[in-house]
Amino acid sequence: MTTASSPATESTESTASTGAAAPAEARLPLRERKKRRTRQALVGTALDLFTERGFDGVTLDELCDAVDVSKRTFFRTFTSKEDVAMEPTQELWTAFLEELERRRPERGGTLVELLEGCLYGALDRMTDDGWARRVLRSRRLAEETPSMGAHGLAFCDRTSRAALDVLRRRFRLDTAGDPRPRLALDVLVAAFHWALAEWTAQPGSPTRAQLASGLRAAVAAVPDSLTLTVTARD
Amino acid sequence: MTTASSPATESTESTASTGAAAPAEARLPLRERKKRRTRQALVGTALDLFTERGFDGVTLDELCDAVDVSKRTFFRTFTSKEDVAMEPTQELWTAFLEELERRRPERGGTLVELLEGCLYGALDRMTDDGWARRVLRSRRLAEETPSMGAHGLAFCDRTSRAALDVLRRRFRLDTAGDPRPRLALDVLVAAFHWALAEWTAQPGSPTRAQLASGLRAAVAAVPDSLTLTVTARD
DNA sequence: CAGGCTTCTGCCACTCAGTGGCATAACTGT
DNA sequence: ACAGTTATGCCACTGAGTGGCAGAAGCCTG
Repeated sequence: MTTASSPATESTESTASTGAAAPAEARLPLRERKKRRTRQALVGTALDLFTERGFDGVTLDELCDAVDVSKRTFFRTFTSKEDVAMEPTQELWTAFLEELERRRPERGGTLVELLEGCLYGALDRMTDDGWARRVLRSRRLAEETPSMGAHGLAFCDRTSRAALDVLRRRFRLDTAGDPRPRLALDVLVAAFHWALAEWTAQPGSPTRAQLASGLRAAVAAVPDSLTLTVTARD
Repeated sequence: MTTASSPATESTESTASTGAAAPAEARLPLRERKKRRTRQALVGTALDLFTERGFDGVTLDELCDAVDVSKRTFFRTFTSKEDVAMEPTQELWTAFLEELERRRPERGGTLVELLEGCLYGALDRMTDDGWARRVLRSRRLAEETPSMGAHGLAFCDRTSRAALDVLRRRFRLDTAGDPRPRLALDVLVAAFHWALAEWTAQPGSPTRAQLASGLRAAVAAVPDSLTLTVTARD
């Protein structure tokens, strides 16, 4: 009852809800629109409740009847309890894959640059107003909830594999015998994770631009990280 | 009944069981030895059963009474069903952390070299005869079982954080504001994952040495992976 | 080696995530 | 408005993981 909200009445950050607001998705069949609404209501309310009482402090049943949806329906929309809370990040990586599918590389550009570019492109596409806030809450939850962290990493891994597939298909890269494409991708992911962690730790409400520049900095630091020397304390 | 085995009678690859075989762990209090035996029996039988019928095809209850142990005891030994099947890898990374705690770096050596060295050191310590086979089965399971994959990645992430802590403590590295240590570590992990995947895919019974040389090759490929260029197919 | 002390184990009951099946309601196109 | 499709709700069920308590097993003194 606390954070209650029917699929129609969104919980926190809705998609400018009423009127003829939504630009592209407006003319979708009613069924689809409903599905989206429930989906968003679930994500929003889930983040609300989880942030308030912790991931483990909220049962699916509670979430479901806060949104007024049956548990069965929940599992037709998301694959797990973790899944709903990780949606914001997944949105980004899905966009990344689409970007990767479209972009043409600069002549003579490196693979890392290409991938990096795709990620910036994806970031630019997260136009939805509440996205930053959603990611923020999602990440903070992930940091304090092992099972969410694990789910996030697994998703990340799946996405990487998908990306490698695209690289093989579109750019004729050998992703089976040659470790380099995979390494390049993992490096980018590592840099992104670093940037994301920094960004999440920041107080206030960070912006997408800040995240992008953090990523830029991290990627720039990669070559240096390979030659960094160490001396024992002793 | 199939793969049955009491904690005393190991299932597959035991620790040269009887006699005065075990060198260091011999003089442990009986209680500890028993615990170890149950632990190993659980891992062995779990890998047997999971390999045979799939991770999801075996319930914990089945596993538990194959080893003749109560479910309650299982959960005092391992944190989850996934955990027991990932034990072999965890053994390696635990050794890695210990290695990292001990080693002194070469003068002027790079961080990556240090970390790499620790990993070889850890690998060398996996003297237990059946280790390679256990890892192999564990990895193959992980590849076909999402929840195991996720668990493995999460463990890997925790280990990385622990390693960063050591780096900060022992080598006065700034692991908070500077992305480079984390990046170096992630690069090593990425290389290792590649090597492990190759190694796992190989037919027959690969050896630790092969894994080590795969890792060496992957690490060597890193600088190249950063400068790899791409051209669109078109 | 008897005794109490500590620690591990087994059992039981319970919560909660996730699934399958089926009847029903809600949208779809014509 | 009607038939056909598709989402939804409900119900019962499996299986992972936990808490609590009683009793057994290893441990450590004298």
